[in-house]
Amino acid sequence: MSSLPPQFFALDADTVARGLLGATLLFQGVGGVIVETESYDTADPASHSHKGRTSRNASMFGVVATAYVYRSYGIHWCLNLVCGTQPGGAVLIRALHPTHGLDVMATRRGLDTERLLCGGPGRLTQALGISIEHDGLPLDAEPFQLIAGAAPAIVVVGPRIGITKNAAALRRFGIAGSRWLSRGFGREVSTQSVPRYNEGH
DNA sequence: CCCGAGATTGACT
DNA sequence: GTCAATCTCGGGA
Repeated sequence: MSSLPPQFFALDADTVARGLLGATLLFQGVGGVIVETESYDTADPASHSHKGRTSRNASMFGVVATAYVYRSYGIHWCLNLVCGTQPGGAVLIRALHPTHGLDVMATRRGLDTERLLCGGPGRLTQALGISIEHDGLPLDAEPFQLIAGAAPAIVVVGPRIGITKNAAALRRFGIAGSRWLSRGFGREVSTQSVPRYNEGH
C-alpha cells in the first residue's frame, strides 16, 4: 500500500485527473476507489479560479496536495484536490467505488441504494462526511488518506457535467465500464493509459 | 442593493 | 421529462 507522491500533484490538472483513477480515497477510514474526475485550471473559463481569487476559492490558490471544498448550489459540498503546474488548478472528485465503511456511508446517505452512495460529487462528500471544515487540509495526513492502486486498463474521456462555459472541453475522465460512474460517457472513448503513479499495491 | 447563474440532487408529473 | 432547495459570486441599478 503506497501513498501518492506529493510531486504527482505538481503535474498539470489533466494528468492528475487521469492518474487519480484507480487510487483509493479515504476520509476517516471511509471511502473507496476513485472512478471519475474532472480537471480545472485558471486558463479554463469553467474553473472557479478563472477570474481570480475569492474567499470561496482561496484554497485553489494554495499549495498542491490539499483539499478545495466548496458549496455547490447552496446545498451540497464538492471535493477537489488542488494540483497543477501553476496556482489555481484542481481536480473535482465526481465518483467513488465504495469499498470502506459502507454502513457508515449508508447511514449518512439515508439508506440509499448502494450505487448512489458515492456516485456524484455531492453524494460522495455526504457519504464521507466532508464539508467546508475540511477545506485546505493536506491530503497526505489524517483525516485524509490517498492510496495508489491498479491503473485502469481503459480511461474514458468526455465533456464535463453541468457546465456551460468551455463546455466542449474533454476534461472529464472515468474508468471504462465502471458501474460506479455518476453518469455514462457516451462514445468518447480513449484508450490512453494513465501515468505511472498507479502501480498495483 | 438586487438579482440571476451556478462544477447538484431528489422529488415529482 | 420538470422543478425547487439555498449559498456565493459578479454584474448592473
